[in-house]
Amino acid sequence: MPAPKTAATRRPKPKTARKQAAASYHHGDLPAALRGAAESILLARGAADVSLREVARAAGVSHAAPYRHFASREALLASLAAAGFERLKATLVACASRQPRERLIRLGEAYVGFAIAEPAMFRLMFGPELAKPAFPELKAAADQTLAVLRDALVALGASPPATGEAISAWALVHGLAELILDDRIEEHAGSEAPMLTVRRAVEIFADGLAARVTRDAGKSSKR
Amino acid sequence: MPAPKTAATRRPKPKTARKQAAASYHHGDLPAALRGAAESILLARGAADVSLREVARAAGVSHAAPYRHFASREALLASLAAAGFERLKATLVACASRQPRERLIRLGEAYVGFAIAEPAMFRLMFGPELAKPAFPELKAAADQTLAVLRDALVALGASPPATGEAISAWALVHGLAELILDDRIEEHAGSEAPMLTVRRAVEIFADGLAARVTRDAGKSSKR
DNA sequence: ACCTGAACACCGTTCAAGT
DNA sequence: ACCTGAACACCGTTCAAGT
Repeated sequence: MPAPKTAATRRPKPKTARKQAAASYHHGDLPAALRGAAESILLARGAADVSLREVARAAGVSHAAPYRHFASREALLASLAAAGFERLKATLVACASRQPRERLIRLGEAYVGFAIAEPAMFRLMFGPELAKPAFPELKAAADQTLAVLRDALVALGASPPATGEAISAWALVHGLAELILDDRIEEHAGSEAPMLTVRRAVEIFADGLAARVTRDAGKSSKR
Repeated sequence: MPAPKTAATRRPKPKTARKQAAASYHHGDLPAALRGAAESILLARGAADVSLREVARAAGVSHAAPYRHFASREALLASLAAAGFERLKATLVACASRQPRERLIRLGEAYVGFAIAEPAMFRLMFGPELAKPAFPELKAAADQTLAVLRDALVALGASPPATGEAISAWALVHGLAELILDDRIEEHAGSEAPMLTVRRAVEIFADGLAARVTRDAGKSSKR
């Protein structure tokens, strides 16, 4: 007796949307149900534990059914990652501040905060489990992250398009997020909260950028 | 007919060490043979494709034999990652320069260079496939990376122990390495070589650190 | 002490067949 | 149009049994 285990675990929308999609997904939204089941496994146990067969069981369909809607296990995960990028972008866009320097710090904190709030999702979005060249949507979504950072850096005085500076700033906060998720910071930072480490790191970077801007301005006005 | 495929692919040490370990590993070094087979699959096809059964086939033993020497598939991968950290550490320690600033840049380039030279290994070392809390040796190895960077930063004028600065510098170069491996830099940096991006990023960071050092010195001397 | 063979409980993916 | 069931070729891990 194999026992379906998780099959009876989820019962969403107990009252809404029950035209004729009661016990069969024949007219229900199977793609959404599969994404939902996959995401709940992702958040609870990580990307490696998301199997198409378990997802199908959780959605109450046969293990072959997902292939009507997703080309592969990887395609389903890519669909989750794309949604994750959307959420990350929304979080970053919402970071406003009158002082450009403070805005950059807030952006860094928001980026790292997203990674801390959803570590499995963050790792899926940036980790090696997804062969990203096959999913151009993911690259496009990541580019929007870069665009937000670039705007913030131009506001800080970097000369447009400021792509190099934006990449560096992105690398800094991305690296901080990775190191924090790997628990490589708390041990070393003493009792200092991770977000304070982020703030200090971005401050150093902003100072360096300011020094560069001042120097370039001096150079161009003296010559 | 399943065909052993990779079983006949590798034939190392054709002349040395053939006391009595010719066709049977009974007296050979099976752990080393397993590590070797696993590493060659890792480099060629990534960590996800390293299966214990294929590794066993490549080493010419039954699929249960590896369990005499490694507790699990993950333990074998952790053993590879530990070796990778050793190589990374050796690379960093070899980065010397009379100017502290140039040394920090060299360290960053070496770190990113390691990631570019061995992307699958780098991702294994820092990615989510290994549950690192279970392998303290990996954390210890990573700490040595931090120690090298901290020394370089103290030489640059950061006040000892300079842990916060070291973490920030680590995050910066680590993030650059990750973004480069994900091809998120070449598209944006134009024709600029990745290493030039690294140099510029570390320069900005070093400038910010210098500004901070100067400011702190001024504050303590004026009060 | 070290390795094998069979067994168990899983996978991803494909495909004919059902409704 | 959408889903099922059986099938194929794999996995990791365990364990009695062999030498």
